[in-house]
Amino acid sequence: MSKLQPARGTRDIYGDEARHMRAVVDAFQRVGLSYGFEELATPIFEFTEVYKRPLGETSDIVSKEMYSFESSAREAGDKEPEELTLRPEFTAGVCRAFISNGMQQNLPCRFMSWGPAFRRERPQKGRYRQFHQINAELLGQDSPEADVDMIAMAWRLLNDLGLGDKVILHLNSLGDQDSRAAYRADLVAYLSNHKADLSEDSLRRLDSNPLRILDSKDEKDRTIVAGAPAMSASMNEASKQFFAAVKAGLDAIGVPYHHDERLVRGMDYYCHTAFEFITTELGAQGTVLAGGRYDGLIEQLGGPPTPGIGWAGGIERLAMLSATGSQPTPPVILMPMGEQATLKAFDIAESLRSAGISVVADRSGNLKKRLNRANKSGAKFAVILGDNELAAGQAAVKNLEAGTQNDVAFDALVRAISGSAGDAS
RNA sequence: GCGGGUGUAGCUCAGUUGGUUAGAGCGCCAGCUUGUGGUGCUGGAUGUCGCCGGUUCAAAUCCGGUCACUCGCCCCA
Repeated sequence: MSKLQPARGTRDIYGDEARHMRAVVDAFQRVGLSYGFEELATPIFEFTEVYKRPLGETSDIVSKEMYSFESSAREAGDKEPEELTLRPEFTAGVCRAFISNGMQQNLPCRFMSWGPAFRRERPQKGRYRQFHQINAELLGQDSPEADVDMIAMAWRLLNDLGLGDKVILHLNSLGDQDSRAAYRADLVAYLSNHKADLSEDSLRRLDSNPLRILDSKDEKDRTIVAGAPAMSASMNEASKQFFAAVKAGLDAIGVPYHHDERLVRGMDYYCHTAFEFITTELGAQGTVLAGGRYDGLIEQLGGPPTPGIGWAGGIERLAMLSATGSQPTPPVILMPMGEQATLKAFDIAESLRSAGISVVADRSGNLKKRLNRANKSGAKFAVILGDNELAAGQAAVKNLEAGTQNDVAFDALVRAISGSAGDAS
């Protein structure tokens, strides 16, 4: 590493990318509020156990992708070192917070969170080792209508971001715990008869995560999978009704979806609704927002049995797709010439800021240089303050777009600038 | 973790079968214009050719390794 560069899979976020990502988070907060969600900011690292238990030792995330470390107890003044992990996802931390704070007293809970998450994967476009997610969880409602609410919220967000026609909702139901277990058994039985033809990856998943084989991209696997028993076939009546209610709700609000029988979730605590909003515009990283129901998770973490459903969206991916984000109005440039003017400029700048106008002072170089810089910055106004102006109690307000310039009394500056700034952008 | 592609100035990229001092456009700086920007003209500076090693009289160019990005697998958001 001879050049100073960020660690693999991390990067500096600024400029357009920062604005686009900000726009995603802003939209998320706005939509979240309109669905009654409250902010829950959990720690960025947790005891390793919080992630290990729900995700399972054998999952890819736990077995090779987590950034785990042991705190050095002595230096920190702790009695014993702690096993800690940078969060690889949000749901586990939110559920832990729910349990830690006794929130079952106040159901249902609607939480929205956002921020960085960490996974040690091989980087790719739209896949980073430090990436950012928006996350929504609804705890304490086991009705299919809750699932509809969550998907509706996601759909509204995607539309607010202008992605309604770039994204397709893939929807499936895993059924309740019984249905799911029954199907898993059926599937394993079927696949075991085709072991010889399964890909290496799928062979490995036959024990750990057989449902995943359903969406294998290997050609031979796909042929085998095509003949596999259908998930819906082993679903009991209650599960079928649940799924029908979800679909009815989506129809009622006009959310288009594609029933994708091969859409699955690996972990056992997932049940019923699973969904992913997928785009074809980002290559292999096409999943832009995904979620599902996890009625068994909180209990598994040691909390009171509590149903839950949630989703997470990749901020980078959403930002890449939508690429929106308002350019901030460039600040007014204040150009004091000389000592007295520099002092007066502080005063003027503060009064402009009090009126909600962004101001930056450029105090270096000759006027030509400063105007040149101001022009490049995209500023609409330059306020020139030299000895002449100072003596007259005025400043020269130059409109950089129109090329006009007027002397304006100090106490009229706010009006002169904000009056015509509104029609600037 | 596996396989393919790429890496030359701040940015986008040329660079011949290995051959002198590595180029263009944009951007940047200066002057034309001493308190007035944009357009124009003139001039200027760009750089560890990703990094380390090897082959050779000679390497941006060939070879090996390595780092980073990128595409697919895997995994997922």
